[in-house]
Amino acid sequence: MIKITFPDNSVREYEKGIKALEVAKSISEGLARNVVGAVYNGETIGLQNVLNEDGNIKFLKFEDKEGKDVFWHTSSHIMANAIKRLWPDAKLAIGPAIDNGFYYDIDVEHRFVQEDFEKIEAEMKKIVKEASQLERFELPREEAIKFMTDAQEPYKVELIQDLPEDAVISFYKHGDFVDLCAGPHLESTKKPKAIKLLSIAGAYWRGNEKNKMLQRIYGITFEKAKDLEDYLKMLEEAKKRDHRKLGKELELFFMSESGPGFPFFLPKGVEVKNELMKYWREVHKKAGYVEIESPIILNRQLWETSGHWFTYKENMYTTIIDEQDFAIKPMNCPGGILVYANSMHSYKDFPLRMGEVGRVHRHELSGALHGLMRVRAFTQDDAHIFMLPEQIKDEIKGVAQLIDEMYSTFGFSYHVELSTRPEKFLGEIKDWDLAEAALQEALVELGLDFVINEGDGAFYGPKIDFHLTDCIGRTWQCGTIQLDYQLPQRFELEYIGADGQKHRPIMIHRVAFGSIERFFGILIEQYAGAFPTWLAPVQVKVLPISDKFMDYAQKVKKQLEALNIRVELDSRAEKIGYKIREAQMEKVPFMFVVGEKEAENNTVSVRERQKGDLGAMSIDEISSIILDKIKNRENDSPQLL
RNA sequence: GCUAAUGUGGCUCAGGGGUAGAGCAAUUGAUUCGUAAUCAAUAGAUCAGGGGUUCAAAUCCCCUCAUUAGCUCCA
Repeated sequence: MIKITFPDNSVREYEKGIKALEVAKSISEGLARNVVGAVYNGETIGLQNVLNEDGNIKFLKFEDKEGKDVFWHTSSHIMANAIKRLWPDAKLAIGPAIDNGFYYDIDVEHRFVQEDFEKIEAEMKKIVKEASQLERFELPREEAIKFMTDAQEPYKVELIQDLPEDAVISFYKHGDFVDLCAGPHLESTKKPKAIKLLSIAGAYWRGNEKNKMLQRIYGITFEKAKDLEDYLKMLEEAKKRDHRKLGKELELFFMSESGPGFPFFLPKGVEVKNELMKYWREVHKKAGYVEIESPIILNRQLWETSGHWFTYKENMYTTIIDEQDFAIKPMNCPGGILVYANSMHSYKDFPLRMGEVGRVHRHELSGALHGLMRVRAFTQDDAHIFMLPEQIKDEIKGVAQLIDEMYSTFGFSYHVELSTRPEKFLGEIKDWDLAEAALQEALVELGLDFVINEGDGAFYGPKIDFHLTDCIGRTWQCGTIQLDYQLPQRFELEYIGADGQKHRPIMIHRVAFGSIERFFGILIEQYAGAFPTWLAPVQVKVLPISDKFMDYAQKVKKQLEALNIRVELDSRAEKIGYKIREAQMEKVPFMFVVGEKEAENNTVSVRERQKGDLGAMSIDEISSIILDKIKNRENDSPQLL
């Protein structure tokens, strides 16, 4: 129910959903120009920000997320209030709600440490107890600036100054605290009773690294203590899936101080990677790709032609060979282009899909490194597609479909972003419009949901990004499809058209996994290390009851090996319970227990990692089940999110 | 790169100015066992690296490196 108070003090109630549109309509017709609040989920929230400055409806959505946003936004005000009480010289910057909680950026002499959290939390609890009403008021621009100047809030003054001329400048006040804010807010400070400050970090004012670094405090609040407890427990659980932890425990990969950002892969990790690449080649071959390889190190002249030497140099590892500058490739495109340019092409060959599994090196900032997700050397499952302008849409569709097919194989859900022309761009606007329309149409025709990132495209072309989520909800860009108008021109690429004349091809640059390393990291977290059988580094572990049955166990192992099943034999003189426990912790999909019974009947007692004991089966029977799972790449991980 | 925190045997962690401690793993021996931990013994660390303060530094201070959480950047 949405309760709207009208200027004549009459109150009308509306249903959620379709009725909300009526509310919107009455507001836009001026009936409720000065609406003060709406009730959502039993909580009164402000409605002012549903109006544009011109009185038109901008935003009217009554979903849970908004309820949470309001709750956490008010919480951020409470935190700022508490900090101002404890450190009166603190200057406030911005403090929004985020997906999981809220933060506030603060400029203050005092260096916050973890021990301060308790103090701040205690002060916040006092403010909650005070249960002050949140009151909204507006000020004309000049007065607002003066107000904030007097309050010694230089960041707020800057924010006001940057608002459009005709913007409504609103403030929210509760108790002894006032903040420049568009709202909306809770009615009172009494609700966020369960409070937890989570972390402290530096953040540049306005996100610009040239600006001063402020202190950002993250927190989360709930109405009930139980909800907070559950949330913290959930975070704790999520951390157990962390690919860095599992990578070590399951002996998949490791990082060494000898090569920060350069991962080492252990035999088991390589098994998984190889299986991924086998799948990749199969799918790409079917989709009409050819595969090439280009060198890791290429000379300066090439990188100058591509533009990287000037625009990307600080990220490139360079070296000198025979008194000439060379660079280790940070991207595969120039190499791929040399392959294209190596021979003449006809329009009849298009679209020409040229894949390359290429290892690239980029000198990322040390602080940006993150397990396998952000490394300095990684392998892109790259491809460059050369085509005619009229082939763009279908080709994009094909690639998006391919990526969707691949992600579905892993049971992943993902979200798609379409990034459009940035302020600085190369080429003609009409080409950009054409390309953006083609990208968008392709996505719409495929029925994929996507969000548009206005102006976030690369300077050489618009792009579609595919994002996957890690164990604690951070999203990572994996697949991407980028149109590139720049490189074909820089390298003067050509093809012979139907008219016998030379033309410039359209080029797209795309990756499906993105980076094999990052994808592997996501994979580990999504499966919590329990890979589906087809990917599992060890698919079957043979566990003899005692040494007496070692010969039979060996025989079973050989039989499985002959079928290309990845099998290990636990030949230690341990009890069966111990061996099972270990195999279980290694997340091996199948355990074959063999003892006297099995050796006599030529069977194995099958134990599946999730379902437990499946009873005795002949080796033929169980291996055909396993081979089927492998062949179909069945998604039998018990851990999928 | 920036802000903050952290760095102790292979792993997880305790200790926090008086010459290093646990559990797991490892090794050896015994046990030959029926579905998530058999028993015993042994070995393993100049406490990230370097410098300083001190009679004495893993512990306090400084620098460097790495890691973690963010920011910035990005696959």
